Amino acid sequence: MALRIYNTLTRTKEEFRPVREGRVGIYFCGMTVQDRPHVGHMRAFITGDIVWRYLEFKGYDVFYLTNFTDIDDKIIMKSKDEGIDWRMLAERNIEEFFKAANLMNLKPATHYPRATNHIQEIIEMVEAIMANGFAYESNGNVYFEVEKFAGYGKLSGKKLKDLIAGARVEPDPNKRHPADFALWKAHKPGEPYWHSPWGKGRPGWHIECSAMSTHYLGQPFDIHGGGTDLIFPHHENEIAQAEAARGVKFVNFWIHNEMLNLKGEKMSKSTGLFFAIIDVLEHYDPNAVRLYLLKSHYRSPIDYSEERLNEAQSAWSNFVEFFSKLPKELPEINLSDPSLAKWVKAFEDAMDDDFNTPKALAVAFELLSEANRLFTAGDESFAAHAALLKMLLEVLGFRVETGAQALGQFVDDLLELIVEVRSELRKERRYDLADKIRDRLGSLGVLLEDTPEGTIWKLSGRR
RNA sequence: GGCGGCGUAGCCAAGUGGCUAAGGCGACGGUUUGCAAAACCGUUAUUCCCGGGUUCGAAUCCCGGCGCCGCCUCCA
Repeated sequence: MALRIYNTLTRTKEEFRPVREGRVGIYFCGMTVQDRPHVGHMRAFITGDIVWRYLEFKGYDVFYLTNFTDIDDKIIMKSKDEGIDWRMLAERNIEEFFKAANLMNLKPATHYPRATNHIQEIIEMVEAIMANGFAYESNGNVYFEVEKFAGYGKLSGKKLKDLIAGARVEPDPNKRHPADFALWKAHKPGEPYWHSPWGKGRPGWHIECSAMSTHYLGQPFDIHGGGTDLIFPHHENEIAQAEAARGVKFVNFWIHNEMLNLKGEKMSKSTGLFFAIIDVLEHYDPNAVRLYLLKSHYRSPIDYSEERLNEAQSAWSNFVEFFSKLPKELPEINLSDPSLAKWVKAFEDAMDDDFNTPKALAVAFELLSEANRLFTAGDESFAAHAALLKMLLEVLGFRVETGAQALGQFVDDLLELIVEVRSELRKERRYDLADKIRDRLGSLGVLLEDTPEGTIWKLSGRR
């Protein structure tokens, strides 16, 4: 089976082939850390997480990078507004990112490069671009000259004359062409700066990603991802920079996730319309949030909606219910068993088709039904099905716990005692007391279920 | 103005030329239960925004409408 990925560069699904056999280099655009990470960012990071996990499932050795752009105009502005050091602002938001990433079970990247740690690589790339005649200096600024780069617009499908017609580019006397963009910005009083061949200054936006991605992954590398809002100008400019500097193709596959919208408007920092992911996780299980994001395909827009989140929470609880009644240890999975292999094939067929997570989840839900049927029928093969289901959910990045949630031996013992006493009461048909116990425990977040095999308890997830 | 996307059940959402139009949420009925919960079984789109066309055959392709959205400026 071959993985096919929709490549923004060609606007078609292409069979994935890595530059080097068995290995994959991925650069997924991270945040410009001027503000708190929100649910829209999380959608992008989940997209990258799925790409990584699935490639690893397919047997690839993955080198995965997510950057922090920790110096740019917005960060400087924001830090001035708040009256704090720009480094503090960046650090605060980076910390919150890691907290959210951990809660959401994002696989930690192989490396998290920061723009301010790669000024040397950035300067070298700017020099290479200039040496090749694609950039010019003007009053301590260095600009990329878009008219010199023939391939400009190949990712976004834009034409230079249309860009001028848009006329939203601010006229700048330093620029030769309105669409030229800054590789290096001359120092202004009160702003951070680094020394460069063009005097004091700082990198422009875009150059850090070209410099850092190729520094770690080489050129060309396999996969570059991010939100659709980055296609132009950010990724278009990254291509121009890297290819002008080195004269070889920058990236083979471009993956872009669609936006998460809020009441029809994009959730973004500039509009002030956003929900910080950390705040959302106060109310929702991370697995439910992940399910909410994965039940739509990554290339379709999603509306942010608490109704949808509640729906996902209900859907996820079906898995929780199932796994909580299983033993902690599940059997080894034998994939050559045909009764299991057909599920893996259905899952792979779905994921191979441009990471079709809604379809892959449908397979997971059907497998859940099958496993429940086997469980109810007392068929011992249910455990093998459960183990497979756990594995598939983990490929999709869910955290799956089996057995009753561990609260410590003491609590387990107490609950066991209560359940035992209540069972005695039920035998004596004293249902008023038995129901009272169940109700009171329920309000404490402990659910009791009377099954033919005895009473089991579990946590409701809301305490 | 330029470029791109979308419209499938009450809601969300796969499917993009041919098996009974996935799956989830919700709702309703049944089995089970002291009552619940959970689980299982069943029902919930003769039809895919509307109108034409191509085809033996279309939700899927083409043309024309209507409606919604994104990008073109900082953004995941």
